[in-house]
Order: sequence, then structure tokens, then C-alpha cells
Amino acid sequence: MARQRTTTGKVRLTEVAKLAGVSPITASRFFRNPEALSAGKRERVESAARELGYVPDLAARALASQRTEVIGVLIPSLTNNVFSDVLRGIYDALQGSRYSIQLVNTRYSFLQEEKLLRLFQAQRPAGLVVTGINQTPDSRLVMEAMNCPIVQIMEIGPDPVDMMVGFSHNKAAFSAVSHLLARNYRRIGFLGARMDPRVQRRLEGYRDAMKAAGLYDPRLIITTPVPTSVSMGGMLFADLLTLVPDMDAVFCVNDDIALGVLFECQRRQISVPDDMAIVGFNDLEFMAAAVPPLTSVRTNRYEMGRNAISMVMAAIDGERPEAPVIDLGFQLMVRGSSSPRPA
Amino acid sequence: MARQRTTTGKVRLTEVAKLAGVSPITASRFFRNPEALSAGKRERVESAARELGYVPDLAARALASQRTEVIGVLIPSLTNNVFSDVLRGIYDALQGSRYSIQLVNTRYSFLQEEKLLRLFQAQRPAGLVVTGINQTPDSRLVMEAMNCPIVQIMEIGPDPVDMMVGFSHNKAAFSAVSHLLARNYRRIGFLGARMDPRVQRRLEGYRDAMKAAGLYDPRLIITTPVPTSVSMGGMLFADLLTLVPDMDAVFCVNDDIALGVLFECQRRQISVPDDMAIVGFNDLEFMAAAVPPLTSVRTNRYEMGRNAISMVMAAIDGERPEAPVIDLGFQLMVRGSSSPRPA
DNA sequence: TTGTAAGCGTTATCAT
DNA sequence: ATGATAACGCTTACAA
Repeated sequence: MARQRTTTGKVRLTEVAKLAGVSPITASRFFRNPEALSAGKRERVESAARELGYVPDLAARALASQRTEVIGVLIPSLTNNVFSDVLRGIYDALQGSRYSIQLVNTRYSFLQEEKLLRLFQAQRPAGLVVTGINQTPDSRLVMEAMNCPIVQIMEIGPDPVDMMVGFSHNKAAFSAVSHLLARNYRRIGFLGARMDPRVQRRLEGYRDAMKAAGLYDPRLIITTPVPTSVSMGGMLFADLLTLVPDMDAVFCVNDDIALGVLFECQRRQISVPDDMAIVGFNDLEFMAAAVPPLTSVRTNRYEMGRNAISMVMAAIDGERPEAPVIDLGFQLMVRGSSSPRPA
Repeated sequence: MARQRTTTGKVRLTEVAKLAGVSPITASRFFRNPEALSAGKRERVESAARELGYVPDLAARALASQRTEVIGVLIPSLTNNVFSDVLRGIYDALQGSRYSIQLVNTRYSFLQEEKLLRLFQAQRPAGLVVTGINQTPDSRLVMEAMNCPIVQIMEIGPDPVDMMVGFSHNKAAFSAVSHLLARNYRRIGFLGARMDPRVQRRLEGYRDAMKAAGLYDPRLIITTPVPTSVSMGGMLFADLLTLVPDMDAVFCVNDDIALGVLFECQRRQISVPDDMAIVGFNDLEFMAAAVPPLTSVRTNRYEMGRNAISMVMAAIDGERPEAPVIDLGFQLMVRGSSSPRPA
């Protein structure tokens, strides 16, 4: 009748406490706030724990305390260089803190995102970092119910769930295209792949700039839903050039595409920038090393990750930022691939 | 005197059970194995849970059941393209399973790795994926004490902690260098950055091949502990070429370095492969798109990630692979950058 | 198929 | 600074 659980065979806090000659709660305090103990007990608990090889049980801790030290992170892709920089920032900001990261991959799917948010809900994370600002209504409800600090990253917009760190993709693209216009390029193509919400906004920025200059022509736009790659850049460029032979510049939604264009130009002996200017997006490391060096829009990905985690950790400690939305901006890195063109 | 915990305000399993008119354990079974309930109770529990907005508490579950559905993954870097492919494989293999990933970053530090392993120990993960085979003795002790399936990935060797999926970096490098030798290149440089254990083994493979051909010359080797990058590739190449002006080929420990070499050759009007052959390592996507296309060693990174998780999940279910060590091999992707050279 | 009873290992609360 | 007690929400073991 009585319960006969197979004994865990695991060292518990109680046993450490017994060996140290203190109560369990004192031993518990030792692991969370050693300063709170008298020097004598502190040492006794410490040596008892070491002697028994005690390993605290995080699940028990989470259940008893009703909180965890896990920060959930939702990103849409792991293939993307862009997110590896964000992640680096995230993990760097974490360094030395007591938090750990639970990273999940939404695969650019809002339904997947919704599922994963529900999973997090069951986990009571201490905080959450979510990519983008286009969550489904249900996702928003879940997030609002979660009662923990949440930072939306990569872009900014009105109506944050809680906090935001990012920049305006629209403005960044507008600025890149305006740069080409200012340098006398006129027939500027747009090359886009895997048109996620942020890439869509870059397209809007392109359109705005071209329309403002009275040079908008929908034939200059080519996109594909397929994931991005260097070779895809070459292909898009080749296709567009066939349709628009007088194209004199391209704005690429990312640097991989820009590199693919450069290679395609080399292959076809198209001189860059004399016959074709190239501007990329994100400013990955190779852009400056290319021949010619490629102009790009630097986005502060590492800082976004770092800031997001700092904001979450601060908010957990009750420190709210002055403004809930942080615009990290962007910088146009002008290089040889978009040298001024004679008018 | 009695405990007055601030009520959680949270819907518990008990309440769902009460509303459904069943015992808590029946409700519990519904969430873990709905088939085990009679159709009537199943529906009543389901609607009760929905009505109350029940969210299970994973910590309570973990404590009561003494297990979690988290697989821990330790990787040394997030900046590295190589690991983003491994991660993609990992997350793809996970899709649809009940497991989630806890990803941690060792930063190529064995001490950090040891710390993180201890942290995992407190978490009772269902399984573990660890990068490389060079853990510290203490790390090995922790892993052996963890009593869960463990897969070491990226390389293979004797004496696995539990299971392994990878390939021989030594053989892969040997094969790449042998290819250059077979095509009549003689003064083959070695360019290496961030010399982690696997890169060290590639250096050994290079040495073995050059020695076997009677062409080994330590002056042909240049390395740096600094992290890898495209521009670093250009710099290493430039430095080595100054020291060894008659160099006719380079074996680069990764593709970023190879791309940097290509750009540097373009900059200096060194013809590839006529004046300089280039071979990279990993076969990132851009290698085939470059001009000329760059020869590289394809490593099955995605498959390593996928296999690792499949092996862990199978082992959790008691299914052990026939062999504990899986060699995924490599393929030499021969392209224009290493065309045969007239003898 | 369903239920009863007893914990899982820790921490919050209150008191000293 | 330390301790006694009662949970935290769920599942295991066993019985029916």
C-alpha cells in the first residue's frame, strides 16, 4: 500500500545539512546567499557539500521558488549569419550572470512561434527575447500572460509587448538607396530572397526612395521566397539583368546576395562599380575584404543581442529602462562598389 | 504560525480534474498519454483544461518524475558558420519530438565547458551533445556520472564517453593536400587561424601529406590564435607570400580564409589557379559560387547535428546504435581553384 | 481504465 | 543568523 519509490540515490540538501549540523534551510541559504551565514556554518556547509558531492536539483528549486533562471530566446533561423551575431551578443551579455538561455527556432513560422511561446509559458522563464514585432494575436496574449520581462528584437515599431531593441529596416533601406541616387545611379534594381517581414520593410524603403526620386519602376524588383544564398544572389542578378539591361546598380537585401552579384559580375566581366554598383545589407565581415570592397548597411546585431539580455536582466531586478523602445540605428558603410558615377 | 504562501493564482491540475469530475492522476494521464483514458473522460478533461486555460508546470513535472525533456548541447562558438549548420541539423532532428534544446557556449574554453557540464548535471537533462573529444578529466567524470546518453560530435577518436558522430580531420586535410600534390603543386602553404583541437589535427594531416611527398618545409606554415575571418585570410596569405615567394598553392583550414586568399589574389592580380591554387575546408555555400569556384573539403555538419540528436533520442528509448562511433566522412569537392598544373 | 496515498527536493513564511 | 513547518504542482507505486 505505502509508496515504495525507488530511492533516487542522490545526495539531497537534507543530507548536506545533517552532515554540517545545520537545518536544511540554512544549507539552502548557503547556496543562494553565502554571506547570510555565520563564517563557521558557512564553512561547515561548504565542506559537507563537497564531501558528499552535492548537486542542487534545479527542478525542485524552480517548483519551490516559483521561478527559474532561464531566459527564453526565439529566433527564426539558425542558418542566418545575422542571428549568429545576435546570439553572440546574447551569450556575451549572459556571461557571469546566473541566467542561462533556452534557444528555440521558429523557422520563420508564426504558428511555430505560437507553439513555442506556449511551451515557454509552461516553463516560467525569467525573461523572454522574441524576434520581430509581427507576432500573432494569440502569441501576444500568451506573452502578455507570462508576467516576465520581454524584449522584441531586430526591428522597432509602435506598441511593444514590453520592450524593444532594434532599428528601422525601412529607413535603413531608404538611406542605402538614397546613397546610390545621390551618386547618380538611376536604374537601381532590388534583389530580395526569403521575404520575411523585415525584408519586406526594406523593400518598402527602396520603393519610397525610388518614388521620391521619380525613378520607381516595378520591373526593377526581383524577389524569391526561397532562402537566401550567395549563388541565389548571382541568379537573381542574372535574371533581372536580362529583363532590365540598362540597370546600373543593385540594392541587395543582404550581403550574401551582394557577394553573389559581385561574383556574377566577375564572371561576366561587368566592371564594379563602373558598369554596376552594388550595395548590400548587414555589413558582414567579408564585405570590406571583397574586391572591390562592397558598400553595405551596418546593423548592430551584436549590440541588439547584448542589449536585449541586459534589459531583461535589469527588468528582472526591477530596473526599467527610461524608454521601452531602443533604436540602435544603422550606419551606411560606403565602399568602392558604389563610387560616384559621372552624371 | 502556519505557512501563508501568497497564492500562485495559477490553474492547477487538481482544478482541472475537479471541473472534469475525475481524479488528478487521470487528468495527469490525459496530458501524457491521452489514449489511456476512456473517450468520455478524455473529452471532459480536455474541455476543462481549455476552459480554465491550464498550463502544466514543467518544474513540478520534472521534480515528480525525476526527468526532463531537455537535451543539453555544448558548442564552442556561435560566430562560426560551421556550427550554425550543426545547429540546424540538431533543431531539425528535434522537430516534432517532445524534446527541447538547452544550448550553451563554451567559447573554446575547457574550463567553461567543465562549468557548464556541472550546470547541466543540476538539470538532469535527458541527453547531452558535446563538441569535440578533448574534454578535461574532470569533465569526463561529470559526464560519466550523468547517467544519460551523450554524443560527442565533430570529430571521432578512440574512447568515446558514450557515443560519437564525426569524421577524421587529419584524414580530411591529408586528402586535400594530397589532391594538390597529385596536381603537381609543390610549395603548398598552410594557413590556419584559431587553432582549436580540430584545426590542429588538420595541420597534422597537412604535415603528414607533405612529409610523405618529401616536400615538408616548416616555413610554409603560418598560423594565428586569433579568430578566423575573411580579412584574416588575406593577411595570412600576404604575410606567407612575402616569406615564401615561390609558394604555388595554399591549403586553408577553413573557407573564410580561402575566400580572403582569393580576394587578396584578385587585389594583387595573382591568377587563380595558374599562379596560386586554393583549397578550403568545410565547403560553405559560397565556395561553389566564387570566381573561380573554390575547391574545398565538404564536411557533413548538418548530418552530424541530425545524427547526434537521433542517437540521443534513440538511446533515451533504450535503442543503442550497433556501433557507438559513427564516421560521417568527408568529400573533396574539386573545383577550378585547384586545376591540374603542368608538370 | 481509474483512484489513493505518498512523496519528489527545495524554498517561503513566520518565529525566535 | 537560524530553525520549524508547510507547501510548490505533479507523478510514481500500488491497488482495485
